[in-house]
Amino acid sequence: MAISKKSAFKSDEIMLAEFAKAISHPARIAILKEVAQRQSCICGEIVEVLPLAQSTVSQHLKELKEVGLIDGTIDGVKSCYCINWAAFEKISAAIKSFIDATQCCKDKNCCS
Amino acid sequence: MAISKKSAFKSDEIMLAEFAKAISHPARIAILKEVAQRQSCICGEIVEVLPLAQSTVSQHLKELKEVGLIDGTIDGVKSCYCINWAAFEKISAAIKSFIDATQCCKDKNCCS
DNA sequence: AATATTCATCGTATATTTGCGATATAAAAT
DNA sequence: ATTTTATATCGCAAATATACGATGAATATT
Repeated sequence: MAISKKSAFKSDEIMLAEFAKAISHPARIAILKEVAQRQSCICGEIVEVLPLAQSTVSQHLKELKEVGLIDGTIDGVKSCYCINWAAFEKISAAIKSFIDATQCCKDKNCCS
Repeated sequence: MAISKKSAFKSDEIMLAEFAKAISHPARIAILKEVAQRQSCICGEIVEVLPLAQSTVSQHLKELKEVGLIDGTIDGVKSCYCINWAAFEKISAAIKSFIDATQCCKDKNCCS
């Protein structure tokens, strides 16, 4: 791809794009759902639900962790993943604000 | 990646992931903003605003078109891109519903 | 008719993502 | 102490994404 031009954009656009990328794979959406719904959210149980190998799930979990959407604490042998609600809310606010800002234009006679 | 496992997931998760992928690049976010705000939304003007070559912008426009987020009509020499509001609303509703459904779990004692 | 303009598409290079098996690590169970 | 269990990480292969120049197609201008 030669050199990435992503950094040439506005920081809020970059941030939004990064979050969107985090949920741009059905596996990560499914993982977020599972982690949010479970009382105890252990990686192994997620693996059972998903049609993916354990190493692949672990990798998706890592990506979600890197964007800050989930926290993972190692609790003895098992690890416990949880939604980071502060990050989740920050990020969903950014998305909603993008959606709302775009929809504001709807009533203008753009391209009518 | 060997073979994509995406189709092994639920259709609403796939749909959401596809939209997220569509806005997972700052260039496409910037394009959506421009197209929404402009009265006349011609590709050339978008190219002037973005730090990308014309062919690259055209490619991003194509991707947005493929997910259905924008419509493009060829109008003589120039082409006119517009937000497909029906698709945009369907998609933003899906996102908001995902966010809200996830946040519902916030008060449960998941992982305390 | 020749040229210029606008945009799409093709080909190509490189980067990133996805997926998995194999292996590593570390605690728990035997 | 050895084995089992749960998870992370490494290394590889294949797929996709990103970016651009070159070229093509189609209309507008001269």
